[in-house]
Amino acid sequence: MSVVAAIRKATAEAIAELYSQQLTAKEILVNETKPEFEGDYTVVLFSFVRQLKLSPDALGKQLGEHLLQRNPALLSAFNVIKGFLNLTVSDSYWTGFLDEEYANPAFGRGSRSGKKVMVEYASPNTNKPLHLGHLRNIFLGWSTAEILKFTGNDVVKTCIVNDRGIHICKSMIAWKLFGNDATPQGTGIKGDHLVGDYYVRFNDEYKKEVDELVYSGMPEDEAGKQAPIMKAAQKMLIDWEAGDPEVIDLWQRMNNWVYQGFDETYQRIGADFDKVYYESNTYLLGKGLVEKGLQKGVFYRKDDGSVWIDLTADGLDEKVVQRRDGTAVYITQDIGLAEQRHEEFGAEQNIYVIGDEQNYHMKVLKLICQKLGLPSADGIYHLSYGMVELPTGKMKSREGTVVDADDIVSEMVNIARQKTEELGKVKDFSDAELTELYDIIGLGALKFFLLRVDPKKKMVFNPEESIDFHGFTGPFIQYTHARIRSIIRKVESAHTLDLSDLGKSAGTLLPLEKQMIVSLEKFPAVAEEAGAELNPSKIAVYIFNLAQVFNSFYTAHSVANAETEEKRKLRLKLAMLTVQVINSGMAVLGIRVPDRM
RNA sequence: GGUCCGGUAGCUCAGUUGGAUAGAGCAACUGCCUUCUAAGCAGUAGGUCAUUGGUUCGAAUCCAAUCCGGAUCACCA
Repeated sequence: MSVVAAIRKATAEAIAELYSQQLTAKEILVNETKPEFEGDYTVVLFSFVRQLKLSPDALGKQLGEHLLQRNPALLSAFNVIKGFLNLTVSDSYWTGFLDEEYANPAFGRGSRSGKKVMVEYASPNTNKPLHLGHLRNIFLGWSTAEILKFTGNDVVKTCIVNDRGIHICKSMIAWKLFGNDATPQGTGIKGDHLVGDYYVRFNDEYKKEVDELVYSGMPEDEAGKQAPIMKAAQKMLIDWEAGDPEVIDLWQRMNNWVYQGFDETYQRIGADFDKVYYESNTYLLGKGLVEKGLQKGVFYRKDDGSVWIDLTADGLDEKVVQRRDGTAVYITQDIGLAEQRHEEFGAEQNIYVIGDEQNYHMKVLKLICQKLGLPSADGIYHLSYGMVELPTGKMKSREGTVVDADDIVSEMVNIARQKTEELGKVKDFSDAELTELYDIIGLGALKFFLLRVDPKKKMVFNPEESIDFHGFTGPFIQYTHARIRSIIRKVESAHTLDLSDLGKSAGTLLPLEKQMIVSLEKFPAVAEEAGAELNPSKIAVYIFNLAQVFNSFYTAHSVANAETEEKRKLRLKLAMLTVQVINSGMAVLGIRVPDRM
């Protein structure tokens, strides 16, 4: 049990014994004591002052004395200031905690609950390469999945690839017209980039054709429809749906280029999936459900044959679920996929990592599934995240301001190399070790940058300034880790290690020693909270604070040259547990930590 | 226009779900490398928590209105 939970429980018991009032632990507010006051944790008394009919002062005194008397192992002192009961946790409790956990690699990990969770993330289109927005999605989804594993859930990572539709046909047409049989192998261009280049080419040609038509006197919207290249793309989509072997063949060929490119990127950034779905296989799903919905009266058919659902009673609009021509729309596929995945995994919770521009869509999806009575419906959760924007606003492919994923990764790794070389601390590293180190630092900086912000908020990326390596950053934490490893190495080589339980003389904790332990002890609760809220930034912020406290501690107190043997043992254990927590915390963020840098 | 999200230091963000004098990082300024790695530490300065009203012992946090910014409201995905 965490210290806070123990204090809550003890307080509830004390109030029950003293005043015969039954309170749940949740009703008792326990905060960390502000640094300007004496104590470690503070019970806020105002909420029960009224129902107990006591002055805050009298209540605090009675409660404090009772708590101290009944919990001698936990608490050592108290004081009351204006309705705040400040409690000091005994040093021996803290050192006991440290003895128990310093070498426990599973510290913070939740016990396995057996709860099944599915996380769908990444979900790219196959007509262009990944960009910075995808990276936020991928890091967020991957990390959320890992946090959920860490807190005891069984997690399946999935991805739905949008591999069909007009957008890929655009790339295909442009390639056919202007590609001269260019291949990734022949050109040396990564497959996803090559296909993306032809998507851009399509838009250029399209714009040119529209301009010409407008110039010759056609109205603009008509020109948009009549442009030959657009008509060709539309025809291609029809041919694709009809199964034209030549079109299917090209489609497969170009998609495979893209997949190879994506796989390379995924591997580089450490993304992985347990199961990948392709929309070309799922886009017909959900048609049976339309029938079912009509029978149940959830859907209705209009005169022209299209099928609708009326959500106006729920404050939303009317939505099409099947076109006039009988084909499924986007949302219908999603309903079908939700059903299929439920049959496959039977997950209790289905988390969709999708940008916040689809908030409305996801709301509608969940509502329709609920109205259809699908068993997966209540478990649908939209993990909505904000867009990554530039200081000038949104990234626009037309203006060439899209930050490419591969580019930003290699740029970060390059900066890592440059900074490492400037500092010159790892001159004895082999080339392979250096390459690995640059990857660790560069990717660490990028991932931390994207994960440290609350997912639901939009965020700004300034390509001019590049991502920092100082302060609230991945490298700061990695650096702290490397320094701690260095301490441990030094102590190990200079002293015979005595890791027996800490004695009383270690038990008079200096303020920074205590601050370290208090901070470490919070880790399980933080992991739990991050999992419950599906919010990796909680971990990022916590690990940064921990590293910061360690750095202050490190500057003020020596481990290797501690004042006494007992202090050295204490600080060594402190260092060891800090390494554990940094490792675990960064691991669920997908960030590796080096032993030296 | 309807719905939803956001507005906290010059910039980028926290703020433990209503608690004590609102915190970090960057940028600026002052110090600290013969002692475990200075990608660090200590310090200074920087605030009408968008605005106004309300709820109560107590509000950045809850409610209402207003202002500003964004998303969305397709037989696209």
